[in-house]
Amino acid sequence: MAQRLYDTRSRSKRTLETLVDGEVGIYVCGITPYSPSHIGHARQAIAFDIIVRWLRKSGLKVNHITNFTDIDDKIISIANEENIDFLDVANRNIDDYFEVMDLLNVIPADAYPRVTETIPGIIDMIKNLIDKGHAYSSSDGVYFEIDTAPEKYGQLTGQTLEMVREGAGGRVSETGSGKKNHRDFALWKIAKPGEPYWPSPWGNGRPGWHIECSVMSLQHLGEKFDIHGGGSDLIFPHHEAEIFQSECCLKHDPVVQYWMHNGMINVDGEKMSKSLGNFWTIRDAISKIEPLELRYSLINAPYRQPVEFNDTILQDSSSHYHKLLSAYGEGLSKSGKSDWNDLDFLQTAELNFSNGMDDDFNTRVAIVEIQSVVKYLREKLDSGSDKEISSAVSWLSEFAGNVLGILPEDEEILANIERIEGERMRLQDQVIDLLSQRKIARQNKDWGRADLIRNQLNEIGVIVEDSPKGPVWKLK
RNA sequence: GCAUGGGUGGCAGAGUAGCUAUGCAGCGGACUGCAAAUCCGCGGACCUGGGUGCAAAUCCCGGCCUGUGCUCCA
Repeated sequence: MAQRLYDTRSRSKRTLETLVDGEVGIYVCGITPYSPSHIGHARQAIAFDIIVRWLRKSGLKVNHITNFTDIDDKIISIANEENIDFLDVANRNIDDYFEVMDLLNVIPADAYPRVTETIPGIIDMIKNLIDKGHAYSSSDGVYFEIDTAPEKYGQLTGQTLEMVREGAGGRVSETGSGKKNHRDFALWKIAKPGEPYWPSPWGNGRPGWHIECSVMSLQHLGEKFDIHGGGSDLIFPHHEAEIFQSECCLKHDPVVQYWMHNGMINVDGEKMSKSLGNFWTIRDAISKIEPLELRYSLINAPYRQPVEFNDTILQDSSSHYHKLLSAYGEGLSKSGKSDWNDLDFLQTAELNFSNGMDDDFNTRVAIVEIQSVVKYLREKLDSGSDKEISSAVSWLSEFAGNVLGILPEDEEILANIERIEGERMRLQDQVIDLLSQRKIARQNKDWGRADLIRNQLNEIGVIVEDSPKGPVWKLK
């Protein structure tokens, strides 16, 4: 089955046909590092991480670029408040980003270009746009003139320039800037006193918000490239602006073949935002749950849908995540791994999984298959062969582990099991002694004493479960 | 107002024409002194009004509700 993906521009699912056979270039708008990363960043990074993993698994050579917009008004304002250099603000948040993304098992992009390292290219593109008559210089900066390319308006949002003009009313005069038209947007902003700046033909200043992505995608992926991704809140104005800049500069239409946008995170039905106070940083979240549980919960809905984030959701994903992990760990330590291709059940599961992922990366469908294989594995752990167990483990390792990225490394899982085993050995004599005392109490129907002993065991970290075959104990 | 998504069981959330979604929660059962774990089973949904079809949650039209964007935002 061919890969299909939803393209924002055409508002439909399209079959992926790459510009170069067997290769795909993907540029994903990254963060503006003015604060520690929040779970919206995590959702985006994880969504595109899985998209990239799947494209690679499908045999494509993927070149994945994600940028940092490491200079902007908020960064400057925070730097001023703290009386430090703006780059210190950006760098500490970028460091934070890399740390949490690593915890979330996000495979790094192939390159992370930054605005502050792209200034010459940005100046070149602005010059080019001025030369071609699409931009003009004014008292406070350089602006892109939208009226020079009205046909490019609204390609992603569906709005036409006329609609916006009508809605704009008399606001043009209220802009108070050197813009000719209020819809024009800044390519270069002249620095105010105290602001960081780079020299340019138009005066000392810094890039406008949108131009950097046009330049960095050009530098890393070329004049035309396959996929451009980002959060759905970037569709307007950021990605619309990129279309103006790139297409007017490069004279290709389209520059971007497919636009992909991930949905936002909702908390109690509303978009997560600082102003509403329903804001979670990634570190907030992973102080309460494990990073991979968070990852799991963020792919519970397909990437384009808004995803709910609340305690119930977390409990739900936490529950299944631990079922997955314990079945996998048990199977791995018991039987290892082996090829699954000769087992019909697992072949069917693979087919369903792949069909789901090929259909616009539907991780929800993929998770249903994971759940069904976990169920299968648990059944086989009870009454199956080594071959069936190792095959199921192998299957999960590939699809839950390598593709969805929701399993820790095998070494880590085995080390953890070993650690628990060690702990069991240490407690063994004590536990056996207490359990035999409890057995006697139970035989005498002295439930009070039996429960007392169970509580004692609980205090040393041991949970007793009375199975039909006798008591089973495990560590908390 | 304009644009663009969405309205599925207690919750989350697939599914775009005919076949049990799935998970969590709930209920019943096995097991059990109780608890826990595991397993088995059960119930319960397709916003509303029309239309097309042998057949619609699924397609078409209207209505209502709702998210998001139209300013910085993943």
